[in-house]
Amino acid sequence: MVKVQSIDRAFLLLQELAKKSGGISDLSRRSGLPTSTVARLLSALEESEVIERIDDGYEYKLGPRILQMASQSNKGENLLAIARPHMVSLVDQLFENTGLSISSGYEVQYVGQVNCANPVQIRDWTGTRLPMHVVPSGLVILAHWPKKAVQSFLDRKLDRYTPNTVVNKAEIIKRLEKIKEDRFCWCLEEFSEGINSIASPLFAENGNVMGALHVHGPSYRFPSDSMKKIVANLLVSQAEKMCKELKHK
Amino acid sequence: MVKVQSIDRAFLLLQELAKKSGGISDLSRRSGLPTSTVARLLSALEESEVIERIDDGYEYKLGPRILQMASQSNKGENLLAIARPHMVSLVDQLFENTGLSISSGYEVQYVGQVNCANPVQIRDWTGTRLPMHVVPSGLVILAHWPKKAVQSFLDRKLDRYTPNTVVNKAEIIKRLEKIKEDRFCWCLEEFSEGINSIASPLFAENGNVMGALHVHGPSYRFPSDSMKKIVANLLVSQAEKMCKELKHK
DNA sequence: AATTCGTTTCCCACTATATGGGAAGAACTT
DNA sequence: AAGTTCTTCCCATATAGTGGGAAACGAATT
Repeated sequence: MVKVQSIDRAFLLLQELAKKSGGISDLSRRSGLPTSTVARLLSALEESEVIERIDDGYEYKLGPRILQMASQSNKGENLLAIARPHMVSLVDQLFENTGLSISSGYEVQYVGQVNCANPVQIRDWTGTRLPMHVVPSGLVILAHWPKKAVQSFLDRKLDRYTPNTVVNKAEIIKRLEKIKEDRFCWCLEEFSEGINSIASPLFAENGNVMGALHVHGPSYRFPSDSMKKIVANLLVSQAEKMCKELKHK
Repeated sequence: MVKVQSIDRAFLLLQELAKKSGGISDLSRRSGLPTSTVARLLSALEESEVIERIDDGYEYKLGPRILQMASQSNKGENLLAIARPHMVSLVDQLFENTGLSISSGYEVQYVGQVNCANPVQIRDWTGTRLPMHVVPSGLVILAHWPKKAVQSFLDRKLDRYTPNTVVNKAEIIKRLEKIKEDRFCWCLEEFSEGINSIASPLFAENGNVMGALHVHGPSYRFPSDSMKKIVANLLVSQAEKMCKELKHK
């Protein structure tokens, strides 16, 4: 795989800017690149209208071009935009954080989250990527992949994240079958101790899984025994609603 | 302003990909760049996880990284996501297309649109940029700028788009005062003959205007005399609602 | 199976192009 | 007004990007 230095660096800077806006020397420190190089790259990015200055000053931030590209990236419709009301509704009903992830290679990428009011809550995972077998979002995606694809997923080293992580291949395959029927998957402290979560798949127009909606909370309170079934039902039906919306848009 | 060739070209390709996914030679034709160059650039972009292959094949599309950056571009909250339900609600009430734009320099950039069911409708402007004085979205933004900024905006050549376009500076200043009071602005065929539209401003947490919500339709039916006031009221109150949501998020 | 067409991928010599140190100039701070 | 911390500019250097062309690959056709 080929690299192009300036492009690599450009996106390194964009990534930094996504975290937090800043000036040239600030970004130079954060990224470890020489100031003059940062100055040139930022200037080029500004030229392309990907970033812009805050109040015409010396600080840069991501520009509208990013939003525009994002809004066109899924057949002109923005996944995040469609997802958000559904996520808000889930948070209102379940009082735990809700997230959105999409599949990317053999990993899930978290692209959005809506938080609950409770001061004790799971941190925002937006931007992180995780292997599919350690999170329910990943497992529900896998469950709807063709057998061959699943096979090649499993033909690699599967990392263990906690004592609960399932890394046994036969076990995973069996689990996936159940998930495909259920349309949801619980993971109890399989990715990180103290976190439980549940996910339900999202399908694109063509019928392929594209991502997942999930709800997660601290394991001491989520899910309470009495709520387990209710949570699953709510999540699944919300995800289904969202898919319908995705279809005729 | 400095340019960096590879970055320029990278975003040229991304822009093409945003329009439509495609393979190397396809993009080479569309962009006018040599195939080997396109291959290298795409490979670098893939490496940076900005684009990815469709079904592991030879076609590329924008990847999740774009979405992720977009979702973090406005203080971790996605403008499009918050806006969408409000836009949908307006469409449901007014039966005309609704759009979202943000300010960028001396121009407005259209970043989102929700369409009505009516077969006769305004085309999707998403992605285009227009000078502020020819569209109501731009005018409502200008109206909330500091005087000095407005002055330097006006100290440039103002293009006329239709016979109705207002390019007289004194006239514009007077108009802006009215708009600031009203919180909305109608433009009747000032940008394009056959299109009427109305916009209301959106404010960021710090109180600055960041963009606008607008509704537009074919001039033969929109706005009907009886609806003019109602439309304005609905739009303004929806925009205000959305601003509140933007604030405590 | 064999041929063709349209891909992508690889290679490599070339020099255009990005690089980064340092100086000069602008902005804030004290 | 002097000091500090920025951004911007310049320029010699060689690295890193470039693009032509060949090879490899895949799909489609006969």
